[in-house]
Amino acid sequence: MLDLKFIRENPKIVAAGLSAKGVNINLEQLLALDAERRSILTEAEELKAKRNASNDEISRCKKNGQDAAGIISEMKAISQKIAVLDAKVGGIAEKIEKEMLYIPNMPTHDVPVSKGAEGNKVVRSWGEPRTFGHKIQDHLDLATSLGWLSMEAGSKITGAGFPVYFGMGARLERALINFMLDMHTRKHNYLEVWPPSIVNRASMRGTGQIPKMEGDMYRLGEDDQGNGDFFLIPTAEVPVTNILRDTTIEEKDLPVKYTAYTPCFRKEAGSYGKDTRGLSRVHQFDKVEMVKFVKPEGSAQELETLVQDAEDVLQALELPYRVVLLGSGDMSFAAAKCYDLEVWAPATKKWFEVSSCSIFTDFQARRMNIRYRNSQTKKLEYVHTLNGSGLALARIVLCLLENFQDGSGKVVFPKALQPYLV
RNA sequence: GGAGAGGUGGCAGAGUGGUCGAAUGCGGCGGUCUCGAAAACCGUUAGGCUCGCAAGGGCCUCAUAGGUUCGAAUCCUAUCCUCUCCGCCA
Repeated sequence: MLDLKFIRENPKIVAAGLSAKGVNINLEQLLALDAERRSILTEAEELKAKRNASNDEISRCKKNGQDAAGIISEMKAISQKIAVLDAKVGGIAEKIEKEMLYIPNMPTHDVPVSKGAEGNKVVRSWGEPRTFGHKIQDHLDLATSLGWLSMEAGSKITGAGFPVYFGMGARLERALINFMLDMHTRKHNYLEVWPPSIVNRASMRGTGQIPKMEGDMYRLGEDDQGNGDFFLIPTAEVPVTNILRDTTIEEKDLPVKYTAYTPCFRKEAGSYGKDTRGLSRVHQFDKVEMVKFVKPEGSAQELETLVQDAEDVLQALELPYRVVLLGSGDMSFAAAKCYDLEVWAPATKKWFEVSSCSIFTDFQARRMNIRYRNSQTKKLEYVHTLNGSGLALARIVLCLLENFQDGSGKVVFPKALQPYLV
């Protein structure tokens, strides 16, 4: 969420940011509502001040045994007037808040402005895309023939896009999760967290998946009041970031760094036919996520180290990858700046996004009310939040299978992973 | 799922209709004392919104949402959450 005061004072900057993100919001109308709200609010508050003064007077009269009937009847009328004005203000405020939830975060200055993915820039790459002297199979054929994976079994028990892993395929999932968690906790100093995979509406709203992307989420339960209903998490970002919702963090405790493994559930309606073969786009997958809460100053650098933490995993897995800075039009709703890590899959002949590392500046923190006391200003200020995949499993499995096959239908996994596969 | 107790400031904990945004203690911050520290003592210490160039005003908030009343932390209703006990259960 943006600061309404910021929008009021910088409508041009906000309009530019909206257009960079490709979002159409009627700012004039929003600001007109805001002005109307404040004007009625002032009127109501003046009456309330009057009422408070009169209440003191009534109290005094009663104590002295004097008659206060005159003032009381006068106050009755004023209270009614206040109720009318309060209702008006409440109605307008509700409209404003609703609209505010649809305003995306502003991109930072170093993000290329673009309509969509065409503005993305490869900022660096690591490793050489592998060449093979033998014929290679794509991950689906390979894993299926090895008996490690069955898309059919998953579609029978659930539906399309729910893989079932067997034997070494299943073990590989478990190995990757342990390997990544070990690296982030031991080498990168994240605190391991094991959160719920089902969250409530407030949590989804906090990180920004809702209201805009509600259609992409699996929802559980019925509700008519907007509460009490639950969602399957699309990413560990949701439960892990919401751990600190409505809290004030001690400045000395920043940065807070969490890492968590969770399954992830995504409906992604409308994505049919696009990169859907095998493990490239599935409705349930596993992921190890990193989440950071940091002070605003220096937060840009925190994104760089976050990306490095994710790159560290790829390098240990010996997977050639490139780092892509997303253009404004390709970034998610809440992100201010985002890097994707893409790994080359030599059989499918595509770069696969296996990590997305973003900084949300104070956008999520404002939605979630996560603050810290700035020792310089002595004020409570919003923290900055960041998160990144470290990494997303189904696609990493895809990339490992396609990169590490030996031509005889076997797979020789990278050294770093082998202790976990014993 | 059933029964009970309870939700007040960073924490603990008073407060049952009228100077209560809230006693007191702890903690935090500033100071006195000290070579320094501890102790002691003194002072200070919620957040949000809004008006104003500013100085400084005003309004709101005692889980949440309604209600009663001239007036609600205090009374009523609903919801949520926490704890204890019972039941069920991997």
